[in-house]
Amino acid sequence: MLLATWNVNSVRARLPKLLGWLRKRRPDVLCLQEIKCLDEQFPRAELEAEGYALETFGQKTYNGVAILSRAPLADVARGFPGGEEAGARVVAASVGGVRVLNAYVVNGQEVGHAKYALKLRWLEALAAHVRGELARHPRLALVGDFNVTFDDRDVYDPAEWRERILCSTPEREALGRLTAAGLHDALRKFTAEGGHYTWWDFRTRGFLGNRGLRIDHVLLSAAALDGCRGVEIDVEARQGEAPSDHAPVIATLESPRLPGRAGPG
DNA sequence: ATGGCTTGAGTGTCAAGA
Repeated sequence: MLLATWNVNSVRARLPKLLGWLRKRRPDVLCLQEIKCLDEQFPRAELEAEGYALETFGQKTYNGVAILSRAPLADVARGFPGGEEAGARVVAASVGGVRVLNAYVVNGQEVGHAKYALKLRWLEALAAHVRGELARHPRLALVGDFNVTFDDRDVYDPAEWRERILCSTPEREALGRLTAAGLHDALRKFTAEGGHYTWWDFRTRGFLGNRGLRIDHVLLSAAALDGCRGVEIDVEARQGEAPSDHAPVIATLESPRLPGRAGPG
């Protein structure tokens, strides 16, 4: 199963690009963040025509998340307890034996801002929610735009970004408490090297010099990580006409072994 | 350089992103 996550930065502005990308990469599940529209404004028909079932949790103008899937989505949940004050940022569903949580984490604006305090508070509530979900679903994936780098390997210029928003120690500790709940940074199963980025600033034309950050992540439970065969950041999608400022991240997950089907041995 | 660029809202110019 190909499980992808992409902050599209407006699903309506990105629709031609999104349709082209879906036809090219054919993910089984795609989690979108920053759809920036109400549920009734979501381009449902166009995406269903590509063979996807979908569930949205939108709001006017800002935020908003959606899950697309080639297989039916079950047990859909919009939002989570304690996450209400920050808007439409989490949608979850079960598909292919995996519990998928799609998150758009609060940006925080700058260290010390009221929105920064909200970000830290919101991440704590999410961690508590994830602990409960993990207890019910051994195979779990928490994916999305976390707006936090794990460490300086995820930052093109650590000196410039030192203790700034997306890189501050309290944010990284909050992300650490999320993974301490029982999740693993899937990319780090395959490489310890820095320089793998998922976001580049429009304003500084950061993509041209690969001045980026890795803030979009695929976090997997131990059981899901065991079946993870690769993680790719699709940098090509950040190029071309009218791209999002984020690149998609695609994880390859093996289907779970079914009981009683161990095979010849 | 409190900027640079992009989107949504709404038709002039601001909020928000990260």
